[in-house]
Order: sequence, then structure tokens, then C-alpha cells
Amino acid sequence: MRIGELAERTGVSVRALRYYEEQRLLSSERSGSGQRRYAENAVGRVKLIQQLYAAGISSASILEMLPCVVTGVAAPEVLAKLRGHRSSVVKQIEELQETLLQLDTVIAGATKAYTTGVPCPPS
Amino acid sequence: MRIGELAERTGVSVRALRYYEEQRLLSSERSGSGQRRYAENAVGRVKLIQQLYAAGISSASILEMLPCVVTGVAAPEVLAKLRGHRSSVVKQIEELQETLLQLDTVIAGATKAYTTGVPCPPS
DNA sequence: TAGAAACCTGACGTTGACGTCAGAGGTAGC
DNA sequence: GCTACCTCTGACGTCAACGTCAGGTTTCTA
Repeated sequence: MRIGELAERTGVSVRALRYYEEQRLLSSERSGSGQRRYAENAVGRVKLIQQLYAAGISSASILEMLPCVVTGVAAPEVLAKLRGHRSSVVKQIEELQETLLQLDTVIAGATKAYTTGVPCPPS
Repeated sequence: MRIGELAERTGVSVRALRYYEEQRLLSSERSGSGQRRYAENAVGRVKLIQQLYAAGISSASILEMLPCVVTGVAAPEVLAKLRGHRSSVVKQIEELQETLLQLDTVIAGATKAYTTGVPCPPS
């Protein structure tokens, strides 16, 4: 498929896809005239990249770990980094869950205060 | 307390604290000579700010929601935004959990492949 | 009462993941 | 074969959350 279709199917901009290629996170065949052609599995690849970005992992780290996602083999040092990222993700989840509790408290308190017209006691 | 102590106690840089004040997320008294003096509860405030930043919430949004964290009262439109952020946080958590599964799969597969010397089949 | 350490206000620099624009060539439907 | 849309390669712009440096003042400690 061409870049526009891949963009549409992944919800990622054309610019971003070119950027991924620039960072060597995503590869493409080229047509005779130089246009990018992507295989079907590029969709999954792009979604994986987005997921890792969302976990706060940088291009460089993603570049490092992508080969082992594909091949399933990782050198010990890469494996160590993977574990490091894993624990970072765990920590992020924990922090977000704490934030969620905070938000819930605020929302609950604010809702109640608004409906009763009585402000909550200061914390 | 002075800014250096607050920085140390919160693990946030002095520059960041000044930035928070610039964004009106954090306030301080000033000594006669113009130095910032913080009350004890500033520690909690800074940690809350950090938490919201970690949830991907911008300064502007934090500024909007901070008063209702303090007063416990929120106008309906602010409340709607709070709920929006809440669901965004929920979504982030879900995505991170998915990422965690991916990482676990890769780590497990790569560890096995490395110990057995046999690469995993391509996905 | 030194002098080191902390603090002040600008103000410019940084970084990553793109956005956007220009100018030129490619492609598909009619 | 016309036309509207898609794609190409540069290359500069953006934005948020600070980092960093300069040049000066304040506060603590010996």
C-alpha cells in the first residue's frame, strides 16, 4: 500500500511515517518512481511503534528493541534495557493509577459540592 | 522554606519550581529582599503538579483544575474537563498495560531464544 | 566580616516528534 | 490526455518543560 493508506489505517500522519523511516523504525520498498510501498504488516509495526512512544520510550531505544521483537532474540544488554523499560512502564501505570484516584476524589468532591452548594473542607 | 529546600524535598529542580510559578501553578510569599518562601503544603502541591504532568496534562489544564482541588468546588464545564482527563488517564493505563504485555512477550521469548539459541518464529 | 553558597531576574538554548510549506514529479479516473 | 489528488525531498517552524548562563543580590557560616 502507499503511504496515504498506511497513514489512514493507522491513524498516524504521513509526516510521522516518513519520520519513522528516517529514524529507521519503519522500512518500505520503493516503486520505480521512488514512492514508498508498504507491506500489510506495516500496520502492526506502526501501531507497535506508537505504543512504545506512548510508553515514553525514545526513538533510539525503540530502534534498539525492534529487531528483537521481530527476531525474538536479544543480546543480554538489550534484554537488560527491555527489563528496564518494563519496570518503567510498571511505574508509570502505578503513578497513573494514583493520579486516577486523585482525580476521582476531586471529581466526587466537586460534584457533591456543586450539587449541595457547600464547598469541601480544605485539605 | 526556601526554594532550594522545596526542590530537594520534592525532587524537582529549582528552575522547574520557578517555571511552575510562572505558569501560576504554584505561589509563594516573598521575603523583604524578594526571595521566595513556601509553606509546608507546597510540597504536596508540587507533587500533585508532577503527577498531573506525568498524566500528560498540560500547564493550562492543570491551572484550570487546581483551584477545584483546593476548594473542592468546580463549575460544570471544568468538571466536564476533569472527567475528560479522567478517561484519558484510564485510556493511558489500558494502553500501557497492553504495552506491558507486549514487552513481557518479547522478554520471555527473547530470554528463551537466547538460552536455547533458537530464534522465535517470525510473527 | 569575609567568602562561600543560595537566591534573584532575564534571556537564550535544548530536545523530540512531528507540522508545514515550497517546488517538482507521479498516479488514477474519466 | 486532462485534471485532481497523491507523493517526493529538503528545510525551516513549533511547542512544552525545563536547562543553562550571565550578572547581580542575599543569606549563612566560620
